[in-house]
Amino acid sequence: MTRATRLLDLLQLLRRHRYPVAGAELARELDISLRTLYRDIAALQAQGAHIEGEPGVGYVLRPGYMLPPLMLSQEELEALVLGTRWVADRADARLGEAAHNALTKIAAVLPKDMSDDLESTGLLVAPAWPRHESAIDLGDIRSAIRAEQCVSLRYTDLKGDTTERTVWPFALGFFDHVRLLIGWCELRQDFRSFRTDRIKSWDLTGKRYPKRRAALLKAWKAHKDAEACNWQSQNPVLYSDNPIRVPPPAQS
Amino acid sequence: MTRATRLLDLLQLLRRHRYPVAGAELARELDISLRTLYRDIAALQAQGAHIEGEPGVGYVLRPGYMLPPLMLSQEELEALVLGTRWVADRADARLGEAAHNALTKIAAVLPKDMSDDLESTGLLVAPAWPRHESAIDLGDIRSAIRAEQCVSLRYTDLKGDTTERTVWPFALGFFDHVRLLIGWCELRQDFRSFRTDRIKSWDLTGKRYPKRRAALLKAWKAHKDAEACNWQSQNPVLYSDNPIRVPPPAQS
DNA sequence: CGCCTGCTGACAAAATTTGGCACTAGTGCT
DNA sequence: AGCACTAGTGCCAAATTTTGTCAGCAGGCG
Repeated sequence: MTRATRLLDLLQLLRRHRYPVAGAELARELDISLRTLYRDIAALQAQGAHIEGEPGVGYVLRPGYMLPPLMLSQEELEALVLGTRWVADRADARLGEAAHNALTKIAAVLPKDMSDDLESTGLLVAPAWPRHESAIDLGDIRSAIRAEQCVSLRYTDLKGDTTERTVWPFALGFFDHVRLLIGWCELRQDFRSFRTDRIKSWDLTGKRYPKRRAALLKAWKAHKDAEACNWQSQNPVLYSDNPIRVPPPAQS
Repeated sequence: MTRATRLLDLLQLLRRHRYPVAGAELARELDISLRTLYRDIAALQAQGAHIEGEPGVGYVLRPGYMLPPLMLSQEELEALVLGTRWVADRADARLGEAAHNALTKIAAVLPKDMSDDLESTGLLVAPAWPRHESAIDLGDIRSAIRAEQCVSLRYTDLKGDTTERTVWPFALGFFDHVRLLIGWCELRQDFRSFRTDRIKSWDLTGKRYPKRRAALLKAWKAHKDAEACNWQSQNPVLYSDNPIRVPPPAQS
């Protein structure tokens, strides 16, 4: 790779990380020596990029340096289309529509020859497996999450017991067969996941919960990691009970 | 002046002129030889700049090298984030990276307060199931699809027989455990799907296939519908042989 | 045709880029 | 204070890129 293109790549790399990145890591990603990386950073700074480097911390790109080109590559466009197709097929209807709308808006500001290929992108998503449908509207749940609102749930757990609890919802997990509402449960004083198809009903309490969504998300991830039963380990128990049978291929 | 900075200057120069400029003049302004200018132009084009040059006229930078400001709703942004997360986790690495890059580029042209929520979006994708990894680089396959290039495959089918065939690839299907390359097989004179993990090797033949990708895709869909064994019915035979065992949840 | 332009290939000289090494220095954690 | 981690600089020889020149091809236009 030539230096000229690498500088642009470096800029994009910095843009992508919203938190400080160590030079060593950037060097690894670009496949250059650390020494060269320092030189590249200096070159970008000399051209006006606002890159801040602190010893012991790493580099951050302060927003505002947009002179360099900013256009989606063919591959990036394909990636967006594929992601949108998945959302349209596997997430809830409202979100799927939102994904389509977003893509349309993006296409509208793209050069014509690029937006032409949107439809014919040859990347396909396997159709959804049969799913436990939720009785409730996930769009509203998402609104509650966004607004950091406490909700009260009437929930039937795996044993069939129905309880009513107040929950601070901060995430929604999309699995193959079910969706999980993840939140802090005031009843249990702990993080809990709720299968959306088992939520019988829910209400906004009107109260805002006293933490930031991002903080809860972070705490939850740390909690899961500590438990060694984390999101990454994808404990099947969370969603594989009551298995759904795969119907035979349609024959008509 | 170093070449890296000069390329940006050249871009800026082109942006300023709204009417065709002769290469000779650009070369004079940048104080380089004409030959070098041609090389610089080529370098920029290789990076995606839409510079048009016509003999007897000059160069024009077609608009579209920069993303104009864009407005997305909160929900649309969330949908894009969710889709990107899925692509990053479930598609191949290069595509995942492209998805991330696309998202940050879009975020860069969004109103500031909006792009802040990117990281903390509370929509999560279930982690990937164990997968049959492909030995081949799917990024290159995607390039071939994009360019409508014939490829020759060495493929080991489900029975273990290895064959060599020329295929017109037009789509890539992402399933939970496998990816399928979908194309027209010259050997069988029919549409065929190839599990990418069973493709031992492949080569570009250099030939372009005589149909449009979009047309093949459409014909294939119709064909599948007619067969009543279509994509929608997701015939498990296509990908569920040689099942992958789900590992027990990590316990350490 | 001549004249303007874009564009490519080859080649050798010139300039830049690169990686490794040694060294300084700031930050944060224990 | 000690330690681990990080940014940043100077130096140098080797590797690589960049550059100009020259030569030639192609396409539009008068």
